Amino acid sequence: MSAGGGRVRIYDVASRAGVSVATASKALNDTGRMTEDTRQRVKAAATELGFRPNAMARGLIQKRSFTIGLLTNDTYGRFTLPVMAGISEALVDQGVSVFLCGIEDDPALGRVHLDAMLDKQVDGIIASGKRIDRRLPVDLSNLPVPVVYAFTEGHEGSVTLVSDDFQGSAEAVEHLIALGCKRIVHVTGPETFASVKERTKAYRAGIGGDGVVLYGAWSEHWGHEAVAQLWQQGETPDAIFCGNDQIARGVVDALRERGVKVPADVSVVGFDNWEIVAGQTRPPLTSVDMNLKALGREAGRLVLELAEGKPVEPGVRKLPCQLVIRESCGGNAAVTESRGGVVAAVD
Amino acid sequence: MSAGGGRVRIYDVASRAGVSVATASKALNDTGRMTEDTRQRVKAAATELGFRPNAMARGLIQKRSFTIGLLTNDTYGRFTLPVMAGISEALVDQGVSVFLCGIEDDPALGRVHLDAMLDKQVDGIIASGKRIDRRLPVDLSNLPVPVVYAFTEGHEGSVTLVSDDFQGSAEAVEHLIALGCKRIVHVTGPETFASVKERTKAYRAGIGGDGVVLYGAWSEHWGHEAVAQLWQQGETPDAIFCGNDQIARGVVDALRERGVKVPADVSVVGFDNWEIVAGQTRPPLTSVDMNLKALGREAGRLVLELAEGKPVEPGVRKLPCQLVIRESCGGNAAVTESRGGVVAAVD
DNA sequence: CTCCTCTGAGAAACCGTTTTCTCGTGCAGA
DNA sequence: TCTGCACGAGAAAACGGTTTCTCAGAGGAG
Repeated sequence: MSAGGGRVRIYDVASRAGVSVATASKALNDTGRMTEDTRQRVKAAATELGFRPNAMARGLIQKRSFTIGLLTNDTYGRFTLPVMAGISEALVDQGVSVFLCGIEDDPALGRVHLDAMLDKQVDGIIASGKRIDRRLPVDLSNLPVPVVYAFTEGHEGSVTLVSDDFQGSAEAVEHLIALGCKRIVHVTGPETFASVKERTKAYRAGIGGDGVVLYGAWSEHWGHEAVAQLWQQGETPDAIFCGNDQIARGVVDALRERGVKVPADVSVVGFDNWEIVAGQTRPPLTSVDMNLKALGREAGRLVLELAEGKPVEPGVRKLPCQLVIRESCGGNAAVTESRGGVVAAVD
Repeated sequence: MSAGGGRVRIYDVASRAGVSVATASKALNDTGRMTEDTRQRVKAAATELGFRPNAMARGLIQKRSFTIGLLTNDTYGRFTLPVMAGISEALVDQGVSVFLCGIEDDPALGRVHLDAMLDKQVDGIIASGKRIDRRLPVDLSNLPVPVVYAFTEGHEGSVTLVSDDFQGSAEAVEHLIALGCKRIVHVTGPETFASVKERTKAYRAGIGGDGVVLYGAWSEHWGHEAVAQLWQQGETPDAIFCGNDQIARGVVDALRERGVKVPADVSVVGFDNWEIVAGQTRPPLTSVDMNLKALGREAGRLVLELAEGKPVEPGVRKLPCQLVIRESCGGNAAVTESRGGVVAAVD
């Protein structure tokens, strides 16, 4: 059936149903006044013909394109992809499609993409990045369409969504404490990152003291090195809370190479729950998931509300993280599906 | 300047330049006949006002949306992201934007996204996937717009782009042979994958015999296991060509744990050149890059040509892979930047 | 029986461009 | 001087829908 695709116009539907275009339009959109019989006749004709309204024509008059733009500088996609998936999920059944624009860190490229999207009359823009305390290299503060920031820093008075690093880290540390760990250290990324500061703060609050915090790169290599430092100084923790999964993987590998058993001797927690890293580590990593997909869903929902003129309170919203239990902490980690792991009980 | 964004219409430009809309349109598009002076006056007015034409109005009449859709089931984005980057790169300066639609493996979801894109009058569609010998769960064979397949199986008579697994694998094996390796084995993924068959064929052609081929999962775990099998059977190769980087990483880790030196005792080559795996392995992996970004660029270029009505010869096109040298093979691998590595001289 | 209101449906304007026609003018050729 | 043509520019028709307006007729109230 309906093999044609986009060829049939509302005019065809109208004439088949024996009504005017005006009536046809109203019938299909469930607006206007007419006999229920007429409405059904039009709808039937539309289905038979496989009619699909031309979104450009409709958008032109309605001043809505049912399109939003996602601007990101996270070329790698590690953060953007889950966000994108969430956005798409939230919008697809509203008939909204998403333009994905990867602008490295190039202001000119950003401008080009932005202009292209504005020309296409996007209903809104979601800005996303790879770092919560950095802005995209393009100014989005005086646009004719609403903007929502997801996982990147927004402008004054904007709507911004980030994950709650403090809460996520707190849960991780609490989990370790609940398992009986007494000497927990924190191996994390560069001190300049806001997320590093936030996670460190939660770590300190959790253990109720200064603890031991080692700053370094976001790499497996640094994980190795940190373990070397710790064992060299004779400080042997019984748990290591890591700033991300790559560091955690380096830590776990280094421990194994030293003959230290994970989780028997030392428990390890990662951050990001990046399946490809957390899942492939031996043993698989317990890790904090930032729920980026949920964050994307929320961003999609919000930008749509703004586009529809509904009021949305500006400000930064922190969305909760979730601890995903695998095997690197021992304790009650009974089950371990290869994907996703087990979500920690919240209470 | 031009703070408004999308508000100023061609009508405003025309009246400021003291001409009719018709003339304004022709002036801006460098069509029609008029004094050079008039043309410049209109252009000047447009710049001053920051005029940007409404793409919907333009598209409505021109029957072009300057928009294409990317349909993929590669949720993870490992393959799709580089392809996407290439497409975007090829199209952005033509003013074309890209809809990204992630349809898991859900036919219904695929249909919804596809319809949404067609409604929006996309000029063409690029289908992409995570496997070269599988189709997307949605039929794209009788669409009113051109379709190009990139890294996924296309329909009869379609334009399809894939990477040249044979050539890439051949280069890898040649590289090992050139380094003096005599006993090369191949540890790869499930035999059912077309790419596995192709890479195996190239491996056998390269060593001029049946060789040793171990099939398994695409995982680090399988890399470990394969090494265990090889060393248990007393067969100790001096080189291992792996079906992907994850397997290679498992292999390298397993070798290290056995005290076998890489690359001194055994050379290892991966496939995919997935930075996050290949770069973090110790030592960093020499690996075959499928040039997915170039593949994306080509896909973008082709779909645009088709959209413009230019003839494009149907069929499967294989794009060359590239061997990226890092440290896991020794030999002439002198330099090793952390990112990208060194491209093998093609000779 | 008349007047008013309410209902169903169509005519026409509109969205912001592009494109095709049409038309007046000036200049060259006869 | 008259004809024709090229040229510059504007009027108007598209594109494919939505929305506002208008209107004829039915039915109820007085």
